[in-house]
Amino acid sequence: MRIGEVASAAGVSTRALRYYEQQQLIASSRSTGGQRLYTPDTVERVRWIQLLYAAGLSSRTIVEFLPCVHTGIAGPEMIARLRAERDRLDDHMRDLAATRARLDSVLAAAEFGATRPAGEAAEV
Amino acid sequence: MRIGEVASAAGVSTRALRYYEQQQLIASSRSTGGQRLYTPDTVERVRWIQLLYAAGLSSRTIVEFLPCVHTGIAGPEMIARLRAERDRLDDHMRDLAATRARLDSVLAAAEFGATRPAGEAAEV
DNA sequence: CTTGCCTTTGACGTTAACGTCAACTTTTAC
DNA sequence: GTAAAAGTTGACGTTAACGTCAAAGGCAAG
Repeated sequence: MRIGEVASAAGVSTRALRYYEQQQLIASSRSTGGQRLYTPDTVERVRWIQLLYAAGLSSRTIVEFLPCVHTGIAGPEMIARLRAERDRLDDHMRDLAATRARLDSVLAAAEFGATRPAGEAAEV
Repeated sequence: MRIGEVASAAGVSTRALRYYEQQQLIASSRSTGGQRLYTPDTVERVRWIQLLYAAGLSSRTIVEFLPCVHTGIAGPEMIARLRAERDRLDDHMRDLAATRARLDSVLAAAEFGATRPAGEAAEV
């Protein structure tokens, strides 16, 4: 596959793919003319990359994780890193849930205020 | 309160507080000598700011939300914005949960491999 | 062969939320 | 009254993940 195909299949820009290659996140062979050629599974790989980015991992961390993500093989040290990131994710999700709850209560108050005809029972 | 007190109370740097003021997120009066003076509720406000930042909101958005967060008053348009952000948060949390699950299954596979004494039942 | 689209490398631009001096002035503590 | 600690403005630095030209070469179709 050429770069444009992979890009549209994975939903990213060609610029992003070149950037990923530079960060060692993906690899490519070259055509005789020098154009990048990818194997089809690159698309899946790129999707993983997007997921991990969205989860707040840096490209440096993703580079560490990707091999083990595909092979399912990891040394004890890598397992610890994986656990750490998973736990960080858990913490983050808890924080988000709390924030969401507070935002929701603000919303409830605002909606309640909005249902009052502007000044009903507003003062004593 | 002076800037240092607020900073340590809220767990941010003084630089951050000056930045927030520049972004209109917080306000301050000045001492005769020109030093910033804050009311105690600024601490709470800064905590809110941190929460919303962590939730992925930009300072521009936070500036819109903060008044209504404190007063509980919002026009219909603001209520729509609040709902939109809450929903975005929900979506994001779902994505994170999915990613966490996939990461966890990778971990499970890796841990399983690690419990095998290196080559037991690995090949047929 | 040539038109038109795709790709390549190189390099500068962008954005957000601060970090980090530097050179001073204010406050505080003794 | 005098250090030391804390604060002030101004301005440049940082980082990540790309965006956006620019100039030039590759590639399938007719």
